[in-house]
Amino acid sequence: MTETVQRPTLEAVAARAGVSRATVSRVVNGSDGVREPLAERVRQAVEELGYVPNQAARSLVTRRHDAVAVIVAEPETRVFADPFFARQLRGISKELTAHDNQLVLLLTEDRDDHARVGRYLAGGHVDGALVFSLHIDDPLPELIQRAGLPTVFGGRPYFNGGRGGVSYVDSDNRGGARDAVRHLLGLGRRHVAHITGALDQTSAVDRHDGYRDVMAGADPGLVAQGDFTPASGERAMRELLGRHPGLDAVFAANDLMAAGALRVLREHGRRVPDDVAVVGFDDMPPIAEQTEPPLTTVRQDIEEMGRLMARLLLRDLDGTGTPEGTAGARPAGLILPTTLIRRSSA
Amino acid sequence: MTETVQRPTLEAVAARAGVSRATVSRVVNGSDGVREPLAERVRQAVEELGYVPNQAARSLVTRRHDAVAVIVAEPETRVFADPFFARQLRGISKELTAHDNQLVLLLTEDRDDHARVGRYLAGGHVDGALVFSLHIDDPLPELIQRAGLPTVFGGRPYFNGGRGGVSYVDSDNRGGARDAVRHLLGLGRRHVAHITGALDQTSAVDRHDGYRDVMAGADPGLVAQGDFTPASGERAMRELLGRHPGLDAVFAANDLMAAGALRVLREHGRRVPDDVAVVGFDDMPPIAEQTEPPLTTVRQDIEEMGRLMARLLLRDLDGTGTPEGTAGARPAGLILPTTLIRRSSA
DNA sequence: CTGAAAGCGCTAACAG
DNA sequence: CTGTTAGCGCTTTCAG
Repeated sequence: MTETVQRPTLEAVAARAGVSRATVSRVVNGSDGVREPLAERVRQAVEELGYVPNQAARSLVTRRHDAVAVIVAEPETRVFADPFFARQLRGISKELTAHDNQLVLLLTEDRDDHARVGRYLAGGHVDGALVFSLHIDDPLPELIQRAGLPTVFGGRPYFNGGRGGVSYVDSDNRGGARDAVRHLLGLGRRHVAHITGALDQTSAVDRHDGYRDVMAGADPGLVAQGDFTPASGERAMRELLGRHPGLDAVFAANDLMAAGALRVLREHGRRVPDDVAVVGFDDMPPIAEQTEPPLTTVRQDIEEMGRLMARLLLRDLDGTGTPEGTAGARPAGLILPTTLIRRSSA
Repeated sequence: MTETVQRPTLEAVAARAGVSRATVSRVVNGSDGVREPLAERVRQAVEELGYVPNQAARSLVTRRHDAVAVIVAEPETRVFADPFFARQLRGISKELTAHDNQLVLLLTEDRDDHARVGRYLAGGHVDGALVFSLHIDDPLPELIQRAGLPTVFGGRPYFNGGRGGVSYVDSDNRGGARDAVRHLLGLGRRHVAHITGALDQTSAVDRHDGYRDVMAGADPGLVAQGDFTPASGERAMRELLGRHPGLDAVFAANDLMAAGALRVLREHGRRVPDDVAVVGFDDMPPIAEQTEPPLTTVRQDIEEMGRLMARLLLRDLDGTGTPEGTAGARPAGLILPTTLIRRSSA
């Protein structure tokens, strides 16, 4: 039987350097107050022994974990059909590792998982949580908030959490939608329709609001409801064409639906952008560039969003332990700008 | 200043239940050997106090973490352009949480990150690692393997790790490719071309090999090199058309490239599938169904792949601590079957 | 500025 | 079957 490799402990390093454990600890943790001759000797011993601190032991006393949970609720929808998730995660990961924090990923499937997540969060394994609250009726966000762990949401959550509100980072969905519609108007289009996303997500609601900001007073029949899937985009487009054969522009709440709309438009012999101009939202890499014609769309910097979420949380954690639940003192929502990307569809 | 909520300890539960800490520990950990009257009293105390064990303290003594690292090397390529990553992660997550293990995600960007990952792994924060080794020259896999942590790879790694080889899970890339080409042949096509993926990834190599298995002796000019991106698919298709104007079928190593090929074919006035039949690989959700015409492709069960990776690793970990490095005694590679999905392009 | 000592909360022998 | 007793490896007062 192979002898398990015994990892060196603080004790071992101390012995080798001829100092006490306390001194080694100080050097390892960068707390000043160890004079140069000694410090160097310790560093050498650490090097020679290949010493790596035992996190468990450290956490036990510091009550810090240098780890944050990333919780993604995914009722089988979008999340896994598109590459957003990965982008966001990358942004988060970069920021976290830059600050020596670990990323613990919690994916929730159904309601049963909520209990598990709640327990995990309450279990004090992580210092904070980053949460993607996708649906309006999702009980998870509130549940987490109540767990008393510093939390930052991705996307504006539906509830605002009382005192001071919750921290979140979101794209400027409303502003982006306004830009899209104005662009269409600027092209001289008069009958601009809108295909909404799933209205139980704030992103869809906000994009719809943006459309209405610009199209105040327009025929409500110019709006058809979708749910962010390509199929719903096709369905909505047919509906719209039925009600308003004369429409000359469509703003879809995401690229997937815009792609569906494009197909239906072609099917009905409408030329894009000549007869009908189309604008999407997201600038989803493999989609927007590959449609026929390539899609004009509203881009959001999804990776930056992740990065900011992490930064916000880390700042919260740094604050010498803001007594849990007092997070509201800080500016709560961070809204990232969007950019209109012009391709050929509008 | 809000008093930090003091989480109850084993001690507290013991006191409340009027038993010793050891007894509580036994009940909490499900080790039998506590008679019913007592056990129930303990459970109640746990409930009343809302006791949750402190993982750090537990790990300190058990040397177990019930956590595994998932390491994804992504030199800015595919990984984040497609939804695979998320799928795989979901499979892993499901299996892991079913066994009460946490998922620590490590994303590596460049070589600098390797050191960090190495340190983390050596730091003994996790019990094992799941690694996606994407590129042939990636030093990471070997580095990890040497860290002596039980490891399972996603996708056949390029090196085989010596004694007994490494554990990995992969799709039957070669078999899937053979099926694709045979399908084309079965359609009566005679001049079947192939667009390869990035040949520094084993998946691309294996698909290419599968093509050659069936097309042994075919004109090498029927093969054009791509790199899994849509642009490379277009380029390769042009090349192919230039060299072999008479080709009547194309097997592309992934759907993204197939989509690119489709566009070039249309541009050149070739009808699909009438003039040229096209088959892709992956069955990437938003792509394969949305192309014009919808793509016939080889599907791999990516989520299952993730699940199996986790299962394999967990089995390794359960083995009452297989002395690190002895993992080779087990069957090393697990190959998942693929399915040909027929749509309209072939 | 450095060392000694006291735990952090839990599990795992070992007794009883 | 249950309780007692040692630590796991580290940080952190508190003395010196």
